[in-house]
Amino acid sequence: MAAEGFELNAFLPYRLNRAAEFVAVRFAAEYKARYQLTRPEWRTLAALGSSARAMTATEVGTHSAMHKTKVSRAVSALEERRWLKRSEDADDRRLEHLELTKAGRLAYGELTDLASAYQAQLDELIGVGGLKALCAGLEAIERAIDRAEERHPRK
Amino acid sequence: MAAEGFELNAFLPYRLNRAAEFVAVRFAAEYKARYQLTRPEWRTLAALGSSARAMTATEVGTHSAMHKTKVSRAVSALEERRWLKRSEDADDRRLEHLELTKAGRLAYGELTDLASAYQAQLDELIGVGGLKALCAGLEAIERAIDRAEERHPRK
DNA sequence: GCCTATTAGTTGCAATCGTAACTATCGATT
DNA sequence: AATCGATAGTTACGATTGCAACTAATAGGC
Repeated sequence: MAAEGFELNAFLPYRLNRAAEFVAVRFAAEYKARYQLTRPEWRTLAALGSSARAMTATEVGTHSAMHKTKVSRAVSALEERRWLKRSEDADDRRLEHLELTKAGRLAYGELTDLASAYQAQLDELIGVGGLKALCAGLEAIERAIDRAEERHPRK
Repeated sequence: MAAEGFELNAFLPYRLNRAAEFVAVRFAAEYKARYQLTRPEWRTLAALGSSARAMTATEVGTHSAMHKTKVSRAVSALEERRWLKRSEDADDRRLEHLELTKAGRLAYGELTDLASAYQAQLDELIGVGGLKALCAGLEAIERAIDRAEERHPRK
């Protein structure tokens, strides 16, 4: 019955969540104060801004691990700000291709400046060794996610 | 201006959140279906169950990186289930010491069995190498968090 | 001993979220 | 070409959240 040897500190969901929440909260406070951006909005902007080509809402959701309703509302909000434009696919009219406008790319540039500065703080806090290990580990998870995504495409 | 070289894939908050969300969602579905537990409730139960001694609500919040109102409501819910009992501190009556009841420890035992099984799946998915790296990286972050916590005690 | 600042925890309320149901479209089968 | 199932995205609505304000208690001047 009770797994006596269970170590919460070795349980990834708990640990990852704690770490993610910790680093996210402070950064969120920054862009919220300066741009009135919500977290899903920033994450959507980031996904689109970092992509060389237009993405669909579903792709944004997969890339950022956000629920599709979150993405949908974030897209609407960004569109109202005129940071993003939609265009429908010629072949499949269910799809919409999402792209940043000029204003959107400008905002993304400013936000990434903030992000870089924040990342630099984190780098210093965590140290080079830890950071390297973390990146390697995250890459392993990301590969695993991609593989899992392929097989069990999620709801 | 725009940090042209910005790599979203090297930006910790985004990456960690994505990974955390991915691994958390599936596990949450399990304990939600079987125990009608919410995420904050499971996290609070986990924090208390893994601790050798009683904790205060604030400590639970720090340990799990949850907002204090989340903790407060989770504690109430667990108390109503009689999985947790509060006792006030003799010296400082603002504090309440939180402990699992016998029923709570039993539930924790069952939940950790689920957790172990899930962790085993993750282990396999991620691979030994990735897992080791991830743990090392998370440890580095956790140390950094503790240090930061000491200096800037958070709201 | 008082006044003020701080801390632990709770709660009202507006904002946000996720589930489920919905619309619209496409693909496959017959 | 009609039907069925699957997929992209939206939305209504109840549940959950977080901010700000609150109560209660402690701690630190003075």
